[in-house]
Amino acid sequence: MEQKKALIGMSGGVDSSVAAFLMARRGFSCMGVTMRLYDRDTADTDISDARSVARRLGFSHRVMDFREEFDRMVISRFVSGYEAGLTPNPCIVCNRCMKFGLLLDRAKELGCEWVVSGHYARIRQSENTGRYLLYRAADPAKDQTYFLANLGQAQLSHIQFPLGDLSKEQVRLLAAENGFVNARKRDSQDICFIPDGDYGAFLRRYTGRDYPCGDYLDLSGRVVGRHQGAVNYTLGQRKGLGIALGAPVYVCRKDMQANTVTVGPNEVLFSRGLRAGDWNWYPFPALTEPIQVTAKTRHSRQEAEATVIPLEDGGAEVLFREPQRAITPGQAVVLYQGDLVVGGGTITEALA
RNA sequence: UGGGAUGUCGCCAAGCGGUAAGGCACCAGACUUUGACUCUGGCAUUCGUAGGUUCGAAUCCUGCCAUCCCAG
Repeated sequence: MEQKKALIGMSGGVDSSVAAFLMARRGFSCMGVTMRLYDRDTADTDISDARSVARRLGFSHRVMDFREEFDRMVISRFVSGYEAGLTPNPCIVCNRCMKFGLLLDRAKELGCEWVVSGHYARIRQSENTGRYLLYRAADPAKDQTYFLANLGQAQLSHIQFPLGDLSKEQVRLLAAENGFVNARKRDSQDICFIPDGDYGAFLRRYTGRDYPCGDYLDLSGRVVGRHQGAVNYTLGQRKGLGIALGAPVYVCRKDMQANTVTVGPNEVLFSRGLRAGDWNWYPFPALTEPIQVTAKTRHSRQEAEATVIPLEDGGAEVLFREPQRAITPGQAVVLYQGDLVVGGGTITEALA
């Protein structure tokens, strides 16, 4: 039988390195690819780390330059999202368009059946429907399904996540056992193309625009201070507002037209539901009737019980049993039934 | 210019003779492959200022300065 070929997306980190190791051990013919997505200082280190691991495992490694595409599909969307008053989630777009979009296309061109990454999630094919289903990772602390809820069947059917059954400890152990240079490398975090975490400064640099200061309003519309540009704030944010009103206040509303940011107490941030679009469903092609799920509106938080109701326009409403805090347009809502990822969408509005 | 009031950390604010609470903000960590939330830690040798009384004052007395209010 011919050996199946797999393209391993290697970031230079531990996870993708161990994913590569596992695929090689399973007998796949592997090739490592590091995507060059944007200009940064550590690019050379990451590439050489990935190359070192690939060499150690005995397969080829190459770099693919996707800077132009990454800029167009991820960064510019991120920027325009913020300018439109949303709080975009670039990681989800990157997974859909880059890692399992562009890279998957290249894999096929190179004769690879599989694209492999170091994500913590599991894929299984349904015996009943034949559909490819996404499941939570075995290690709940590392589960990354929130960022993977927008992959279509055509994508999922060619993806392998070898780390889905492992814990982070096991992964690091495997990396150490194999003498990988990055066995102790720090986990990635923050938006990759904004290493210092200052996305406001990034927006200014990227667009060359100045986002003018404006008024902070309280819930009654009174001016209570000056903000540094509405683009710098997201719903539910407390830190960095720079105003002392005696009690903590959080961003409750943004009006990009008026350039105002409304602040108020934590309690007013809760809403019973949301409306979302741009849906992707795993167990079925489209939602046709209400379903019970657990849902989360942000990563690293326990999901909450909810009912999902399909809308005429292809969108859906998610109604929570308990009100949820700071539901934010632009962010993803991801639905679960047990360990199964039912689907995910992009929040368009919070319902009162 | 008369009369009154107030001046304690960036903001608010305890203290009322015994050697500077607290909240907010801010900073630093932790958490986190998004933005956030959260958690932990830090944050006035000094109380508008200059003197005085006292063993000892932010707290009492006096001058000055500043701000606010009412009269003009």
